[in-house]
Amino acid sequence: MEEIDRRIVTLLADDGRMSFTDLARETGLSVSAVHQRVRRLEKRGVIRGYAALIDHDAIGLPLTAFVSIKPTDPSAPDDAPDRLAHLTEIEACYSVAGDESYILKVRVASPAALEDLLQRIRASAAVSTRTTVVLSIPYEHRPPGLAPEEKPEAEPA
Amino acid sequence: MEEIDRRIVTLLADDGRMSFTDLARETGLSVSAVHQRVRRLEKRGVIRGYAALIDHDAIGLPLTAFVSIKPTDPSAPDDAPDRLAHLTEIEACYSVAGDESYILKVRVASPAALEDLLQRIRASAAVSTRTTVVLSIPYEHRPPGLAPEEKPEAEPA
DNA sequence: GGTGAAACATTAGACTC
DNA sequence: GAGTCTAATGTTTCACC
Repeated sequence: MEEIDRRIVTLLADDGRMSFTDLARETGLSVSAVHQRVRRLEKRGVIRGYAALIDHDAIGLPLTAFVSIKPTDPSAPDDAPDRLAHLTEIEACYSVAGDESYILKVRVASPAALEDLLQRIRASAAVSTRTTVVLSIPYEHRPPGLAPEEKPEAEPA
Repeated sequence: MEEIDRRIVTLLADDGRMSFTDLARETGLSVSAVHQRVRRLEKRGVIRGYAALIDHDAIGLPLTAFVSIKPTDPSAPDDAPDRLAHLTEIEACYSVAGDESYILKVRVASPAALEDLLQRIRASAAVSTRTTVVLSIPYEHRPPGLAPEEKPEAEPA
């Protein structure tokens, strides 16, 4: 991916509703050239989608936590992500190296709701949990700082 | 916040570029009524912004990790988030309860880049680090599942 | 708050270089 | 790939409930 695509991605990561007109001005391309590139980036999966960033306090989910999970039976097949997917409080699921197998990021209304969620996680996926409560969020969702150049592989001539 | 606003927030959290026309159809309101509500939600900070969701593999930052940090001198003033803000590899910073004081979510190009970043984190904020490498991401950025009703406080008549 | 309609801006696609 | 052109859509504002 080259310079201009990278610039487009950076701009959209920061403002997902930026118009093609503005993107064109920022990149020095014509509107339709930008339009074409954005569609291509979407099709290739570089841009996976667009989201509004929501204030979780305002929608009644003020409590964020990280829940690390470990299977109670390490020899059982590990399909925890599938088994947990129906729990809408889980915003993200990361498979990790280390003592535990996954880290979940969850958003709930209250400590009581967290307790209830933890029980549903343990029951759904046959796992033990270790929970780290988030006290405040200095920042989140910062756009990727893309380096000016990345040559992951040289093209053999 | 009531029913229709909640629906608008849910729809935009899932597709940040949905048009007002589509939002109007989904909510049963007129286009201008929806427009007004979205502007109000933005102004009140319920919608904090819009972002394109990027495939980090595609932009050359395939390695994600969680870095827990702890001050080397617990009596020093804690301004780690400010001191680390210039490091663009840090996507998010959470203040947490527990043994460590913050969890950082970082995205880098390679193990070598991670090693380098950890050194810069330690040097910038006078902290020790504990790093958990992410192996894969079953899911991430799922939209908040908003309950049909939330009455955080009853209105005294 | 809500509506409908007019003025304006953006987007999508066909076509050319 | 990028540019221009144009028809179709989408956005914004405003006067009126």
